[in-house]
Amino acid sequence: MKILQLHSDFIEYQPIEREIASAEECERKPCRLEELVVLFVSVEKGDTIQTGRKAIDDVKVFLNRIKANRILIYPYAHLSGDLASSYEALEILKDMESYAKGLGIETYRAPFGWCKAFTISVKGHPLAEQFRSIQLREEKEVVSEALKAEEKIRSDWYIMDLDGRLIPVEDYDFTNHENLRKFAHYEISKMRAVQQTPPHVNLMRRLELVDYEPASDPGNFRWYPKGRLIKSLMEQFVTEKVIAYGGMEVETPIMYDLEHPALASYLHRFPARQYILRSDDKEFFLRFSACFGQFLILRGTQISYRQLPLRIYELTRYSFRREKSGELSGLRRLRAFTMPDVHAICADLEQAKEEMLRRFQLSIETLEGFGLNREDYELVIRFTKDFYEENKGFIALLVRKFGKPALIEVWNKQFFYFVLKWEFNFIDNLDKASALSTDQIDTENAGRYGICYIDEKGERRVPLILHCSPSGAIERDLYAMLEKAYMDQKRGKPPMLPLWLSPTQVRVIPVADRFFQEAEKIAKEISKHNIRVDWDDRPMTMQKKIREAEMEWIPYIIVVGQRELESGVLSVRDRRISGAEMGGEIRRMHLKDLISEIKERVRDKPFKPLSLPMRLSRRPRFYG
RNA sequence: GCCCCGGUAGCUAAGCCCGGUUAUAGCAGCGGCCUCGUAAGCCGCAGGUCGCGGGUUCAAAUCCCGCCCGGGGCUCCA
Repeated sequence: MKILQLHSDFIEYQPIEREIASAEECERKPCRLEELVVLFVSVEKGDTIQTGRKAIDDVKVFLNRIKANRILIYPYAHLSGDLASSYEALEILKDMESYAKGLGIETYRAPFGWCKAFTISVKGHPLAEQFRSIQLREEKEVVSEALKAEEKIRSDWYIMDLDGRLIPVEDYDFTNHENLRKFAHYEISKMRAVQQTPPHVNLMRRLELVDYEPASDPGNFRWYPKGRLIKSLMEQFVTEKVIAYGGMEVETPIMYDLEHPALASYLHRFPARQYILRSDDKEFFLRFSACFGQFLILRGTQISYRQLPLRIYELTRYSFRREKSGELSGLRRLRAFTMPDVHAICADLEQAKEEMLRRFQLSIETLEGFGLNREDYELVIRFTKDFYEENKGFIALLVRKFGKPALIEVWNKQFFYFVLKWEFNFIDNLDKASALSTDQIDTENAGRYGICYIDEKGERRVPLILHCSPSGAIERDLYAMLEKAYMDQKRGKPPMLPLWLSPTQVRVIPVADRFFQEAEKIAKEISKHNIRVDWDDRPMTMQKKIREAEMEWIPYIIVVGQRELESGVLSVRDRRISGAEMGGEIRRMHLKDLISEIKERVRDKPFKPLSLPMRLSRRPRFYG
């Protein structure tokens, strides 16, 4: 409980309007009191009736000292950022009032839950103004070591340009680097207030990709067939990229014994809260990354220096983080998410740096596969001061490879288990930044988990571990893709997904019923070439079918009628050139050319067949 | 977790402030007509625990309290 205590000549206040629904009843008349002590009170979380009484006891002592006996208890929320619920606060304030009266103090109380105007005249003596913080006893809050460490951390912020110069953020000229400016602002200071549903949330539902699942815990989503197809292709793509880079794919449990000695200390390095699961009389936590499973494998693995760097990989479905409910936001921040996690065991710092460069490239290429290019995200590199002093060239090299100036955070000392970390951050339509790809140099966990390798001399050595997620959470990548599509739309470009991820790549639309057979024939021919094609056999006008296909962001739409039948040449709406509104040009092309064009565009990308019936009339509507 | 905003048909919303017949639209669905040339054809039918629970009232979608879900802000973000 916080109390601002003012010995006053008078106070005059008037309730203006209700601030909360549960505001007390009262008359909206001015009220004036003279020769009194005004108590501006913030009731805080954890406060009880006893807290309030202790406060009044203290006040009583003070009143005796200044020879006064009149008080006004004035509810005032602005003294604390950790307020009790309005219900509790009112209970406590009421009790304070009656308790004070019981002590023989002449007590008044201003109404609770109102926006009030007031005028006050405070006396000039030394004891007139006092601030009190009342607590019954030390609260035993469970704060992890990492959270505590974070409170003490001190960061300095810079921009590093392509020549490796460090420029303090406040001195940097952000001209032509609008996103970097937004990102720096987002990281360093508070955000502006926007009251808006993020655009991707509407899109993910309207396109029937993903949706909330009210029957689950918040932040755990349901995936409809189209969304599942996209996600599955993305998962497959990342996995193939990581395996090509040299990752050995494994699979590990999603839950771990809370009491296991190897895990307890690591848990303490993470501020996040876990899902806890009880089984018999044991408690388990759900993993928040693949680290545990992989480290536990590696600690029993015999590793020679010849095998380094050793790369181990898992795509977690899911990782769980019980983010605070107010932090959840669509696909941007969830409580259950899918994340590729590849660790590299490195002999020493030189090898780690070299390996990190390789993974940096891997991450860029992975995001590129999702249609996210370097203009779509910003680089931040965070490291300790000591690390920087000895590795200036390396950091400059990362920035040069990235090709754009980067945000730099320098810590005065090591608080986390890593000495360096970089991230690619996407800036969305509401100017919020979210990390996608990331990599870290971990100096602690090999020792903590007992992971070691044998060097040339036959001696045990503790390696460094790199932690990389080349794409970040898959859900978050989709969020970025949808937000980007929305940005395109705002700029008058047709919003779309990459061709290889489009749930339908080609739609065939007959102009009338009598061309159904022809439409189906064309669709079947195309599908033989591993292209996701469907055809619209619903009893609707062609115009409406085209409109719906465009609203589904289908990359190629073929309209089939008499002309196509006679000429053998297809009429193709190519989303890239036909424009979102009002059809642009129609491409005339032969079937085999269309097929080879598509095959060329999706070369090197995984393929999965349609996740829904080929005939639209057979599809249910999952949303809307 | 706290503060603010929202929750009415499958979806999107009006009605709520100021309580009063049978809760209103559009889209989607179903039935019928239309057989159509590049972004919404016409007519009809059906569809509702007004988020959930409690309270006030002769009477509650509407007022009050609690809870759930979503969004935004604070905070946080391995």
